[in-house]
Amino acid sequence: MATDTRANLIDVATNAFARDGFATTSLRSIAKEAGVSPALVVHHFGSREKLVEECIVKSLGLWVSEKQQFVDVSLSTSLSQWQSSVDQHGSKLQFFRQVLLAGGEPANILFSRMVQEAQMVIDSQVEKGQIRKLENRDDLALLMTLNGLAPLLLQEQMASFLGQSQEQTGLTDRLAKTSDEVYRRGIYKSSDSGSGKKKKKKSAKKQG
Amino acid sequence: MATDTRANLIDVATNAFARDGFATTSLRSIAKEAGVSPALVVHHFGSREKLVEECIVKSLGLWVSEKQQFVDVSLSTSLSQWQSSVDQHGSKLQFFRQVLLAGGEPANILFSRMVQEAQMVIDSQVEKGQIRKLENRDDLALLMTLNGLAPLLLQEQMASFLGQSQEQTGLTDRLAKTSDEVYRRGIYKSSDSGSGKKKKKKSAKKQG
DNA sequence: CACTTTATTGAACAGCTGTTTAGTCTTTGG
DNA sequence: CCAAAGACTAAACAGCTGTTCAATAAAGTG
Repeated sequence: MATDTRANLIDVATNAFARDGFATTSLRSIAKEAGVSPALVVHHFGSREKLVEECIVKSLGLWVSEKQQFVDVSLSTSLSQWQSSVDQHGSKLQFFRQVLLAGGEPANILFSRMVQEAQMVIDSQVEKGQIRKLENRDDLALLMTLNGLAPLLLQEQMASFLGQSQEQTGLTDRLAKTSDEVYRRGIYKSSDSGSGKKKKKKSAKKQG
Repeated sequence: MATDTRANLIDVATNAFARDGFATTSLRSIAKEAGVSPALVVHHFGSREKLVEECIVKSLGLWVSEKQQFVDVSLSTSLSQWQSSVDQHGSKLQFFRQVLLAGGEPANILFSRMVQEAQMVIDSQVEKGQIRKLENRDDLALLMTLNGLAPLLLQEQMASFLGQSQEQTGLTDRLAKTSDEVYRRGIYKSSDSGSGKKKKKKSAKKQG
């Protein structure tokens, strides 16, 4: 049946893209992995680019239907669940990672959705009284999305750094603890916590 | 003179890599941009890969000698200076961005150095009493490096998101303010700030 | 049954890639 | 001054890429 081949091609391609990235994964390698001729995939999708689009569209649809599972990753709050999330639906996460790394419109769309999800989560938590009222919730959502995506994008470098410097036993928990501590109490000494609008740039500049 | 050509080639290549990334920048395009034949660059460097290595090594050397200028970017504290830093030595920053995005050993080395710098900065600030004593300064350094690199890696997506959703007037300042607020006071309501070791996972899980 | 559509393929094409070769020109050093 | 060394190039090579074409087999469809 034709639908089987088509669906299988999308599946194989998505996994290959998630594993090796979009730029380095050739149409021929996908065809080879799927056990068909290169001409067949262009017959089904029109071009390599169209195949890429279909894979992304399908995954973005998946994002919508299963977003609760993914939202965690886009929020630093759940850095504790990052490792387990990666293990759980690793392939999907890796695909989204490659989408972001590749850039372009798909990455913009995905990022935009993540920030919007973060906004909703923040609203929900503010409503429950778990997060204090903030001056600008949109900026916070953007910040948390950025911070939440960092360990996903830099997972290789993190692994390398932790592998050579120290034992990473319980790293995930420790990192989560640190992250939570920052989000709960901050790190600066609250010497000028009352004045509020004071300049703090010195703390970053004066280090030489 | 030969040295001129060699140095010029490294210069042109570094800019091209910073602009378009390593994967998509061909040896031929570099030669064309430099106004020489493709064979000349392989004559000077042995291979394209060697040229890439030289560009990275030279930039990593630059990192060492001018690290004070770059450290800011690897710390969320100075998210306020992110935009100005990008404008200031944009090309160098873009090159480091591409190194991180490309992955591999160079990215690991660069990342490792950034975390080490963050550790030193944290120590310095703790010594000055600007940052309170933390349980695990290594984890904090890693966390701050990750968070600090996110806006650099996701600059395109950020720009796209902000461009279409709202006016980004004073965004940098607002984001910095938000970031500082988080780092100074946290975002969670300090209901259980005394107990300390309590579970906090619920805040991330219970949102459906 | 014939006829059309569809699935599938091997072969070929043009365009890109990094690299090699043979050759010319220019500089340097004894 | 002449020979050796180095800078530099045009052309070709092999390997990859996405895509096209012609052909074959299968599946619907009237």
